[in-house]
Amino acid sequence: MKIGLRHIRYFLVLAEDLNFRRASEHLHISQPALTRTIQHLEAELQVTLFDRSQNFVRLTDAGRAFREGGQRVLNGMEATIDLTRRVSIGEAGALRVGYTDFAIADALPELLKRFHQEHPGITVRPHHGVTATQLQELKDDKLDIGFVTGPVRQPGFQSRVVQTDRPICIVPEGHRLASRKSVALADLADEDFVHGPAEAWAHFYDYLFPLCRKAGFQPRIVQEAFNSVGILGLVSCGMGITILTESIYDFGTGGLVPLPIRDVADVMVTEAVWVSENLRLPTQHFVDFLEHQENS
Amino acid sequence: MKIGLRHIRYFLVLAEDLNFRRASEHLHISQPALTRTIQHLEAELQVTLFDRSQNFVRLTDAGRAFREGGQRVLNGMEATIDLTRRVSIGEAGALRVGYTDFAIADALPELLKRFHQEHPGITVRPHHGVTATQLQELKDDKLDIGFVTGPVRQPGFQSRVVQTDRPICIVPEGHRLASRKSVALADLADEDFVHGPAEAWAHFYDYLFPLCRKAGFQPRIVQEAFNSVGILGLVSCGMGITILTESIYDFGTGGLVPLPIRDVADVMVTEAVWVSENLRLPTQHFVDFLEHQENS
DNA sequence: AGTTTCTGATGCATAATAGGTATCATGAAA
DNA sequence: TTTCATGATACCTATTATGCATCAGAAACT
Repeated sequence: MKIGLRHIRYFLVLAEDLNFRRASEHLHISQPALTRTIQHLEAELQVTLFDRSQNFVRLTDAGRAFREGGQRVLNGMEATIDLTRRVSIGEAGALRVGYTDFAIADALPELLKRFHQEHPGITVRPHHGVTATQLQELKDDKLDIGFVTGPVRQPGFQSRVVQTDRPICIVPEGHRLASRKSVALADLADEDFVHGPAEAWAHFYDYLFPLCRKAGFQPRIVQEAFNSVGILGLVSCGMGITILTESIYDFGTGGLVPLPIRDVADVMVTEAVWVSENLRLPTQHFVDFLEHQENS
Repeated sequence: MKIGLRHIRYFLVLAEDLNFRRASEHLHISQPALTRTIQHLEAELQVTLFDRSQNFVRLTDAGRAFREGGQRVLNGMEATIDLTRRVSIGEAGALRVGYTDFAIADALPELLKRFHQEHPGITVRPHHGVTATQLQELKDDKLDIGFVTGPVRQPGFQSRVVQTDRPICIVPEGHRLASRKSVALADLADEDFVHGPAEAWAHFYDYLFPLCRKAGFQPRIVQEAFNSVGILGLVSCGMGITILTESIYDFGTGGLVPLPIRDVADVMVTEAVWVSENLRLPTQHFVDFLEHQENS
């Protein structure tokens, strides 16, 4: 014979009532059924849980220990069933969200905050990563939603623009352009540029380089930093200038001058991306959530 | 139908193997039995736990949630059974120990430390209280062992001496007796005394007053403090002198002078006390432990 | 003192549940 | 195509839980 949850349920009611007949009524079973269930439980444990006589029933020390543990087990069981059900209908669960420096600097925090308000049971797990990494992780089912530099037009993905940024030129204090109110892209043709590594920042370059080509030059990149914070650091050291977005610039630590670029109309888009099929429920909820964000 | 531990056990093995046949072999049941148990579990939860096809079986998100919770429930069950068994044989449990200021100041800490080494599963719960309180709590089964000022000779109790203290006289610095090396009891006949309230300290008075009477005086108590720390505080303020034990004096905060009393041979005993019958197992263990302490 | 009325325990028959064997349907590999 | 492995189903059996009737002992009332 094996101890089951039934034994615990019966035991706990009896431990409460300390009376076999009343407990059996609360359990909607007959008194002999309760008596024997408790006997089986005690036999299996090889422990006397109740001191009984015709006049009184009371817990032994071991019975008290079993009551505490049994209560915990039952609570845990109930919580597990509830959680499982809520996960199955998408009320609970985890959502793995990838983000770039550009996304985390602007739209993402507010978006995740609102999502959490609408779906408090879903835990958001943020994963930092550049666009290419995120797209691969989406394919490998390591990620549910990516926030990447767009536009993404690969088959198998769906996406939605969540953020648009105008590029700005960032120069160190004392730079020859630092006193300007704005610059034209062609003004930067002869400058040294600081940027991220080519592979990781490919999607940003896809946006930036065509603009420069139209302006008649190819940026000369003299320094590569690991991320946007590093880029800003190198710029403020006077290693060169860079082109980033306003939101990223806000993370700079000083010693920097932002310059609008007046002849660039194209914006850099950040998109939420997800794989087209077999969405997990939390992902589906997030996609639905994104849809009705268009009003705001 | 109700979910039982059986369902969880089967589920967890299947979640491990992800193969009905192999899992059924590990469980020493037939494959159809496992199939149906999982079906029942899913039906009861109204949740699909496994994606199945002829080629693969894999957990759903809900299945993963259930696996975590189920594992916790099973672990909790096992721990509960184990603890209950250990409580029933006295390997685990709680021991409610009462103590006086005199006991805690000397023998008790070392004694409890050794007891804990011999019975690591038993949790000692200390309760401070004067002798009379402890004896009442022992009767009411609020306490398992009391450490009280003896001798205790009431029926229904058993006791064992664990500590003997010689009384010392404590006077404030600058007192007329402060420069003595020792005093005789009769020297104190005309002093003001500071002591604890009569009801609570009855057992200490039972020891002290007869000694004074033999020396030809009745102590004049001018101040009552709540406990021994308070007594020492009032003495150091110059409110009077007191008679306590050396171990208690060590807790004083300074400004005090201890004086041996040279003509008192009787010691004040502190005893461990317990009720004579129906000892709980941890109590029995402690009593046995006390017995073989006599060597030390 | 006798009777009623509680208590928990037990014997026996029945109902509910779990399990085993044989077999089916389906998809992948040979 | 055949073979093999998978999980699902049908049918019967074994195990376990339950209810009913009843017992035995103690307490409370008459």
